[in-house]
Amino acid sequence: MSERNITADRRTLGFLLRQPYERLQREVYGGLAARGFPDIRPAHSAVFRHIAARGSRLTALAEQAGMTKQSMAYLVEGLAEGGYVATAPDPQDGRARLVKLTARGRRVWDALIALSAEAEARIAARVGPARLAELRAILEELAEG
Amino acid sequence: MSERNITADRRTLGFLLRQPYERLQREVYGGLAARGFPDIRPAHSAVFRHIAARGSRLTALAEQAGMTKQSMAYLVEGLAEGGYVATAPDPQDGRARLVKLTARGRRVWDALIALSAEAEARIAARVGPARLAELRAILEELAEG
DNA sequence: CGATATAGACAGATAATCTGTCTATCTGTC
DNA sequence: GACAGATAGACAGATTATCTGTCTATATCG
Repeated sequence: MSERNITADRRTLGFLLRQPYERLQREVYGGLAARGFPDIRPAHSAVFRHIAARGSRLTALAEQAGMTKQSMAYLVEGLAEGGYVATAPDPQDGRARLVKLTARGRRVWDALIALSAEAEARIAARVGPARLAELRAILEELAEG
Repeated sequence: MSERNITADRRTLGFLLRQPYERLQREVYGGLAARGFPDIRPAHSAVFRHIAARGSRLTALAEQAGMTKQSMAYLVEGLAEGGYVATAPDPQDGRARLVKLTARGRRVWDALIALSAEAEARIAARVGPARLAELRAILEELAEG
């Protein structure tokens, strides 16, 4: 390895992807804390991203987020304690409970969208909207393959 | 929020960045496991990325990785148990110890570089080298600002 | 020499995941 | 209608990756 380290010649793509990702997260979840939701953490996005307006089953949320039911149950439990979601029995299936956003949860959902858009607008301001659109296009392309 | 969820209209940039990042990580650390290093986890990259050939201080590694000394000590401890790094007193400073890659650690370092390059080559094969270069360029630009 | 800063070890906490096991409930087949 | 097997999700416990706070040893500066 001589005198070099991994990042000396050329940063790995993983490194380059992680940096803006973590910055976005800091901005969005910092903003959420500033808006009065300090107990919402990045992991909770797994819930907010997929939850349906009528309520979602724990199992469905876990599957959509690509994690175990147990892990999702842990996240939902935290959100329920904070009053962001409430669970109710599923009238269609006695085994299941439906997890649904409360009014407070919907405010977080709105804030998440607004803060994401703001963070993205800041990037557009820095590198130009064309450059950002290009980035989006390549990442969408990558997501498909 | 009507019938939609966050990802319905337009995926957040954070979501788009996370996907390829996690895929890369799976590929690289899966490949590392296949090459006989199953105990090297993504978090260990914080050590491999910055460690100097002559050895690095724990404090320096922690600072470069942007984490606490305690967290870095935990990572280094795991690597030392696996025989990837060894620590020795710093002759220049009696308080300090130098963390250095062993021969086995250098093999991991080499594998990390090779696997990262391979993963990147697979992306180039999928979207074209020009597209990948564009992605890199935008991400480098983002990293500066 | 003494004050202060630094290196890093130790103790303990927390977040975010996992596996494994268990009960309740549903559904399809005989 | 009963029973077998699948599914929903709760409970127990473990692991990984981080943190804060405190402590000792050593260095350095005035």
